[in-house]
Amino acid sequence: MPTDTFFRLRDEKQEVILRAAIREFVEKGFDRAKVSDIAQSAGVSKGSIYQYFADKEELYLYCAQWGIHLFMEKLDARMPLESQDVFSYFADRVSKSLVLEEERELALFMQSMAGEPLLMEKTFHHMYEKTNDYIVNLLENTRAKGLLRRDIEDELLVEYFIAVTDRFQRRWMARYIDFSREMTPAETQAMERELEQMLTLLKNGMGC
Amino acid sequence: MPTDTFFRLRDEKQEVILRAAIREFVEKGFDRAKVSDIAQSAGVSKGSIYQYFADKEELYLYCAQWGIHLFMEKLDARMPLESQDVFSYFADRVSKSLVLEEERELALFMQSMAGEPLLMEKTFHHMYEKTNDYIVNLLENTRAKGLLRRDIEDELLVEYFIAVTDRFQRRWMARYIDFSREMTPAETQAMERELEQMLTLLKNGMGC
Amino acid sequence: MPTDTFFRLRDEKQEVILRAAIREFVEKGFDRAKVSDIAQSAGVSKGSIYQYFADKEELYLYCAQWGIHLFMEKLDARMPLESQDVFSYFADRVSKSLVLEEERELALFMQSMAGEPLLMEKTFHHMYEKTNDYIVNLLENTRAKGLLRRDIEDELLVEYFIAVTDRFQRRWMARYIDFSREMTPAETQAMERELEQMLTLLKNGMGC
Amino acid sequence: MPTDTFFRLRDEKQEVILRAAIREFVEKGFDRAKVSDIAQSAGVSKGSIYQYFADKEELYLYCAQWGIHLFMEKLDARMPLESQDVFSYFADRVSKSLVLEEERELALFMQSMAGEPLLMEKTFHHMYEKTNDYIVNLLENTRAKGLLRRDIEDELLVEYFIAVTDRFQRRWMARYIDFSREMTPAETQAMERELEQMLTLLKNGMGC
DNA sequence: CATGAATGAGGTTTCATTCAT
DNA sequence: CATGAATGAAACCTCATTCAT
Repeated sequence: MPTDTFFRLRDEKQEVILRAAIREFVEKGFDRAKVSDIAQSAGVSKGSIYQYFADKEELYLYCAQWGIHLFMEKLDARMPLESQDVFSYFADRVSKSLVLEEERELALFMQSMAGEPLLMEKTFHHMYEKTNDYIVNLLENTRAKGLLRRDIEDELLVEYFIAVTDRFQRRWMARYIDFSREMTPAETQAMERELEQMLTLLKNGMGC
Repeated sequence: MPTDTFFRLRDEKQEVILRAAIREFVEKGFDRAKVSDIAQSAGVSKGSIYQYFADKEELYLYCAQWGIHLFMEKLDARMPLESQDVFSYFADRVSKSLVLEEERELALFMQSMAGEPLLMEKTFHHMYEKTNDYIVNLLENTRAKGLLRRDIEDELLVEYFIAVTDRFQRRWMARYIDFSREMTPAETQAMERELEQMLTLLKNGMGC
Repeated sequence: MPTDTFFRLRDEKQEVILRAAIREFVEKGFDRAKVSDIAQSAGVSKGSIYQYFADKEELYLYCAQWGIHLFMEKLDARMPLESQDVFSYFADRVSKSLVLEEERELALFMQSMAGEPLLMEKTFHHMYEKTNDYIVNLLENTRAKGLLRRDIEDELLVEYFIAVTDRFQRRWMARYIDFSREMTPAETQAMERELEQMLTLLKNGMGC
Repeated sequence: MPTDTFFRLRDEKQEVILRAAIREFVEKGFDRAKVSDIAQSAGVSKGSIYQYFADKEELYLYCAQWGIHLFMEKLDARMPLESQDVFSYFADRVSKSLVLEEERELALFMQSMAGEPLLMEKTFHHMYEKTNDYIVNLLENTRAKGLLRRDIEDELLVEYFIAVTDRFQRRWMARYIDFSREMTPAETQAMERELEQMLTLLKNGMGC
């Protein structure tokens, strides 16, 4: 947990620092990320970072927690959970909305967390709780609409769903990491065609 | 590429060194892996490692290349490609045979490679070429048996297949990272039940 | 170029560090000089040196630049250039004043630079520019006084002058490298006799 | 001193090894010269070098001794000492004959020795003895011809002479280190003009 | 509170030298 | 004798963390 000092900062300043850290962690990974670079790119001194966080690990962990929270919040704001089923969710979120737009960096960070096995254990709790709840809710909505097969355990359906959507997301994000550019219309079209096919695979597999 | 000196070593010694390196890389990741620990656990001196490899990165890269090669070789030996379709392959490989038995460490290494974005670029070529070829062959076999739908592009089917099988593999391997024990019969049974369900999902999705 | 951090240090501290480095470089040469010894003898930590300079080479190069600058400054302060001709310059500088007194170490460093062929290229520019300008000025003064032959190109006269004065300087400095003691009156006398003879040789060669 | 084993080698092999070492020492200096590179470029194993010489330093020292001996021998062969005076010697040797032709590498090595202060002490003896004897002889010849002033001590005349000839040699060799090419006629002409002027300066200084 | 200079543990890498074959 | 694999001491350099101002 950050120190009280950190929480007394103006919210925007907190955010500047956290985003600077996230950017660095995404680019270099935990070990190669330098506290001094984070400080510099956030426009504060290295010493200040250590007034806010006990060490680099705590900074990382809080970025994770904050990032997950923010991400889910944005998700909710955009598509109220109650009305969604897993398929419309996939169609909406993974592809079009968040991923390729303003929160691309956040999304990359959340993915990169899987690549830090030593920290995984400590971030897993937050991550898992938040996202699983979300997806479990989605499944319930879906089932309520009568769109979901009943002979397979929910836990497995979640695994299966995440596997496919994650892969899809990763696949498309990988192409736009470097470029801060937006997709061309042609690319958007290509993505949408793939998305539809993936949905078909998901539905025919999971649906009844 | 390793030096000539390395290739002149007895094959067993080469293997001891590479496996020691792989174990270290799996456990700690590239950055935290210590050359001195690798040397010690391989029973050679730190200096020797540097007679074989220009630096830690070259060692990692060669481990990747060697590991992929060996892994595919073992796969081939165990299940002749020609007779396999994607579903029987999944049933065989991912679950029962290699992964959870003698080459667990190798499999973990290959998965961990995805977590080293800075080295990915350099390992990707080998990895991709080898594994994709393999899976493309599997798809052809599967299609020849009339088990595969025709309205979806092969590239996507590969993605989809890898996504699901990978996730499954990871899920089960994660529980046995420490290698210290074998699965109990009860666990084996649980895994086999899950496997069946995953296969159902895959088939109903991809099959026709 | 050193970092900003270095330039923000008190001037005396900067000087302590540079002189410690110069002493080490003179004693051991670039390759054998140890950064840790420099740090210790400057009374700072090894890590600090690396906050000031990117690496040992940058430290060396800045020592060179700083040393040349300081040396020429002292020279100017002591004997205003305008009034000097090459012969009085030799009599003053090389022998009596700077060389064998407080800036002996600096002078040795400048000479030792010629023994680092790999770094020469990078120090040469500064060195050459500063010293050649100086000597060219001296020649002009000398010529204005009607003391210089006109049938030989200036460039060659400079070479010739430097060759002889350098050799003389080296010859006498070599005997006092260890700095531990001053010259005895007898030695001073011997040196002055030699100096006079050298001047005779120089004058007969260059003069008219 | 090399081991007996070394002296039992065929003379050509001895020479190959020594020249390989000399080339390496000239290029990189003592500290950066690698025994393994010397061995490789001589076409023998690293181990063999250590059968011939106790360590790198002994190798260097013997190169020095051998080089000086060979150099003087070639000098003698070319211009019998008895007939030479310092001026004709300068005209012949420094400029035209040895320096810029087959023994350029040897000459460079001898010059580079001055840049290794730690080894100087140990090579100085050989070097000094050989070359000084030579020059003292030259001076005597010169004086016998009535070409040399008598009011200056011989020791100083030697210093003076070496200073000028050395500088001249260095100046011209520096331009041809990299290129194994010969001088163009235009360059030869330029050099000869300079040589003449240097001789004038020398003669006016030393001559009577 | 903010700053940034100072620190030093810890890791990588080099290469002269040894020695078994 | 020749070879080249093995060794490890020694040096460079990095950067998280501390702390005086």
